[in-house]
Amino acid sequence: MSTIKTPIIFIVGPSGAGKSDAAFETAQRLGGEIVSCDAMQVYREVSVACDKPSLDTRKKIPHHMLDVVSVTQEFNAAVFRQLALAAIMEIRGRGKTPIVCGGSGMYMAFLLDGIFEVSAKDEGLRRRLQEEIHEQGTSVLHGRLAALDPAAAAKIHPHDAQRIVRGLEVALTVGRPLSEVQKERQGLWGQVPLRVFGLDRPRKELYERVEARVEQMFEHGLVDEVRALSGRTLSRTACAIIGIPEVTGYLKGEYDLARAKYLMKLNTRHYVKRQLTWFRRDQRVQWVEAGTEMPL
RNA sequence: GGCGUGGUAGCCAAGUGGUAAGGCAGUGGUCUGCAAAACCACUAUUCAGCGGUUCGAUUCCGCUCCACGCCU
Repeated sequence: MSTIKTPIIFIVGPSGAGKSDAAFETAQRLGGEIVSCDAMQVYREVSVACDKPSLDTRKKIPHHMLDVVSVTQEFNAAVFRQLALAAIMEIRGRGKTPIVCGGSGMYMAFLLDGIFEVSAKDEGLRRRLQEEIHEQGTSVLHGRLAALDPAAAAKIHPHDAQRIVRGLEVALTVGRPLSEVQKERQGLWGQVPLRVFGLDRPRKELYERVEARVEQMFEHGLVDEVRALSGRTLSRTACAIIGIPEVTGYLKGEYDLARAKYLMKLNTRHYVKRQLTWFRRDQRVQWVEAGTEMPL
């Protein structure tokens, strides 16, 4: 299958750096196709809030991993990995260059490093653990994890309910330490030729761009988009899209439009900051100042 | 002009004669099936300014400046 030497190009980085434009240009230059690496653009019914590429853009260059599920469905990094991997391989199979573009750090990591297959998500067990956390507190459950998998517990803060639950879920279903199981992963890194570019620009600029984009979203019908969702039961993951809770609060009359915008800008800035710490620590990322051409 | 109240970090704000709570913002970080999530850490040599009382003042007194309110 891989007699084709087409490298895979990754373009990652914080929101507002200009990844989409860079990916589009790169795709045109190399005759490539874009694979979105974004945890929220997968939702069919949301476009404005997650800054999805325009239909016009999508007509010119094929985009994958957009609109793959409904907002009523849960989504996660493992599902993403499976679908995105299939798309990447399919594109390479046709002799074209896959350009993976997006700001979801963990999704990128799952593609690059793989995951361990032994412990899938277990809804029932997870719900039970969450109840226990609610009743007994995080520290008690953290203690239980420490007994089952000391190495994993040592790395998880006793307040971090989310990770304690997952740690316990793995420990109880696999019966082997997470640290050991993690060695069995196999991802794209080291298997196929690929380059990882991180797009960056000064923090102040990033914040300015992202805040201007929030204003634009309102001009482009964000409120209507969110209103259209109001009758439906959104999955927990879809609820996290920046813009949905903020605008919903406004629609319910909890605060005014200015407040909704303020909250969206604030949450986006926080998000940008977290993206930066994620990508900064990955030594494989080759940083490129926004505006300059990809050093292919 | 007179009287009153108040001036504590970028913002909100507690506070005491004994050496500055907390929240927000900001910054740094963690991250392996919710990740646009969750979690952690750091952040005022200084309390409008100048004098005074005191062993010691952000806290008490005086004056100045500023803000707000009321009166004229």
